[in-house]
Amino acid sequence: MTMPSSRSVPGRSGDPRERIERTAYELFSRHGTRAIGVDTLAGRAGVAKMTLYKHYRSKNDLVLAFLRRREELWTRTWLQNAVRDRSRKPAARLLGIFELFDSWFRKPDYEGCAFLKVLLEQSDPQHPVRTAVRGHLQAIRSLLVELAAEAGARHPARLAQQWQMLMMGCIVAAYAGERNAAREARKAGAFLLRAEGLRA
Amino acid sequence: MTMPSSRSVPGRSGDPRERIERTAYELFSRHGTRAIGVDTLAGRAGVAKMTLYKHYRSKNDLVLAFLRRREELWTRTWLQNAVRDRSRKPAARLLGIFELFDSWFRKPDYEGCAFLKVLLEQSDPQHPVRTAVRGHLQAIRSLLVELAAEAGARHPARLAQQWQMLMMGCIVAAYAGERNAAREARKAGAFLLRAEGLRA
DNA sequence: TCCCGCCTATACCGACCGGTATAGCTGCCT
DNA sequence: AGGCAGCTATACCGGTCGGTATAGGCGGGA
Repeated sequence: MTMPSSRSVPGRSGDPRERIERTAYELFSRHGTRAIGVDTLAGRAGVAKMTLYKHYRSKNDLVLAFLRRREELWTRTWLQNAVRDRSRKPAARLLGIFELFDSWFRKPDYEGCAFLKVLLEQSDPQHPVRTAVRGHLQAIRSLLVELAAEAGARHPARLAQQWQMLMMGCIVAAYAGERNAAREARKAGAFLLRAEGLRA
Repeated sequence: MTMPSSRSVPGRSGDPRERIERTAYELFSRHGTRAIGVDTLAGRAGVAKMTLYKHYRSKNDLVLAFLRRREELWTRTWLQNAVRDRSRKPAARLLGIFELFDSWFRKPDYEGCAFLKVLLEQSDPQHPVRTAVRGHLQAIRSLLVELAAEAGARHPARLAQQWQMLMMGCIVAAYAGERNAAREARKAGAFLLRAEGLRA
């Protein structure tokens, strides 16, 4: 009589490594990486500290793994898919980002953007974590460039850069308590589209 | 024979309290508040730790004092004055913000916005530090509303909100290494002005 | 049945965290 | 001359930091 793949751990399911990553995702996303120690992390994951260091050489490696998971869950699964499902017209898809953000910002437990939190935590521009964040922001940019090109923008790269600034700006504004940030960003975005000769 | 007001401390000048605040400004601005401990701070300021706690009840109080100083030096002395000197036409003053940002971002030791750093460090929305940052962002907003109104915007509050999102977005983008962020933000801003029926 | 691989538990390391206690020095005011 | 206020230096507090060492438990495979 063997259970498929679960060690008798109350509540949490999955193998230890998965529990660690899931817990890191929750805690790092909300509080940043500086505020969460490895003891706290292992404790909340219901895992021995040594197990954590069996799977990751250092806390820094775990942070990098966390950022990869964030791209997988937030950028690819959430943002990318939701935007593609929301509309078939590329210009509307760009605007749809802010509609998606609007419901995101209104969640009572809205916790901001983990990429930006981790980015601002690191003062050394050469730090591997900050370098990694730059890469993840670039992945989002690529998605935006693609959408801008599909929409027929005259300067897809430029529109994508401006769009991303607007996205980051309203994410931060929402974190500062401005709950209608996404709606205003959407209006601003609509003007940018018109300037590119597009209409939603 | 009495010196005006200098205790024999090599290099650094000014009374201890001033030295503490100046050092806190430098270190907190660059590294954030979590990354800098009180021992480091007192050491760099050339001041005994006890002197620090004579002037501030806790590190938190010092952080709040730092934020006040940031508003005084960055918002009022730097941003506000530079924008008013740069042009006489309010619409051009709004755009001038991004011209100012452009040279700011290109400084080799560009360290981003302390308000945003400190804001994202705090996960508890009720924390006094996060509340204080909201107030300081509001001060910047007031300046923007004033400029938008002087420029004759149809909706000064809305334009100011969008403008501030653009400002924060390009500050973060520049921190991520996008050195031309201000120029692109300026272009986006120009479109927003046109949408409000204004021209620079 | 025995072993091995994975995990747990616990204790420890030196360093640093924010904050405090104590004692002594220095310079100005009267 | 005396005293007091402001500052310095040092040591200490309990707690947490990232990271390690050690010993033992438990389950699956041969």
